Amino acid sequence: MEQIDAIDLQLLNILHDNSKYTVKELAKMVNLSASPVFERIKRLENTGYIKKYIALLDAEKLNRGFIVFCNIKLKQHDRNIGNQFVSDIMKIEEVVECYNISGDYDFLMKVSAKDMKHYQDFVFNKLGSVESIGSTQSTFVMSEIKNMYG
Amino acid sequence: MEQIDAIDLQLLNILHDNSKYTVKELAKMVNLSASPVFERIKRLENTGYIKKYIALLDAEKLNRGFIVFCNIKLKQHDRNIGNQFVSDIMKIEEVVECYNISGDYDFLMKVSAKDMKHYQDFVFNKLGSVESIGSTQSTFVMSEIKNMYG
DNA sequence: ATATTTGAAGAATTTTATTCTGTTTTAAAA
DNA sequence: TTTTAAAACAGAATAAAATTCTTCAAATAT
Repeated sequence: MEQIDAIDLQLLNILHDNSKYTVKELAKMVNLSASPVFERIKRLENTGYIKKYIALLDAEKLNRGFIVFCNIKLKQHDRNIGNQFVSDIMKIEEVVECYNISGDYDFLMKVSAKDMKHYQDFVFNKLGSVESIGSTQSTFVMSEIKNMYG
Repeated sequence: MEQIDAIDLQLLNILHDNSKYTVKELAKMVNLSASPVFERIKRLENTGYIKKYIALLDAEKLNRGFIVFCNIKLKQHDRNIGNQFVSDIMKIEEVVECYNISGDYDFLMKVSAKDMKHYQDFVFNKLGSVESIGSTQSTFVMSEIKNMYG
């Protein structure tokens, strides 16, 4: 198992918040020169600690600022129904995240829509045509308080 | 209002998934030369369509692979209690996301822990000392099905 | 105490980002 | 429809960054 030290952890925390620093800037932040910092980052990438680099977009500007957590109960609990549900959900662009969960419901989805009208359309037309779904329950986000990714 | 066109949208979608492409690579993907692509990206950054660039880390490797959605009811619903809750929650590192929501509960938090033991400790010791909390309900993630960010 | 490995620094090189110039396209005004 | 101005593009030139390489120092094992 590849071990990481305190400086690696520092680098991960910095890059998790902003991946656009130059290695020279990062080097100054962790009190090293550029080359070891470069090597450390490559190692963190190659060992999988860093999965990928992405751009975070403004959901509001892209007409996706209306967030809903949608709980799903399947009709039945066999593997076929489950696989069908997963396969269907993967294709729906409004579904931004989806988890298989414990409790009263089977899945929890984070849905990203333009507004209530769009969400309504999503529930009727998109979810409405997913056969495996038994019932749904929607929880609307009134405001985002904290997001370590956004 | 700044308008974006189909090519901008293409670039946003590409960068949302992988921000490490070179402008030359991006240029080839959208059938343009490097300079207009460079200018478009700068414009998307300056107008706020692109908020920031981050590295996505492997939660499992960092001992944060145990995900729980934790619903919170406040003791009372006045502004002071609410503000106190928000301020407390902001300091707790296990709380990765937090939303003010509609429905039976007031807040929905996404919590990231090492394992059940760590989560239990989080509930007792961290949430346990947040005075504003009335009650909680935990929903455990058994598996992640879809994540447009991860 | 000595050899070996690991990690770091700094210089050298390669690649990429960024700027600049001239041209084409687009859209607006005449 | 013609003219004009603005915006967008391509390609070259430049600046900055990433990446590699060599040498040295520190830590670890022999």
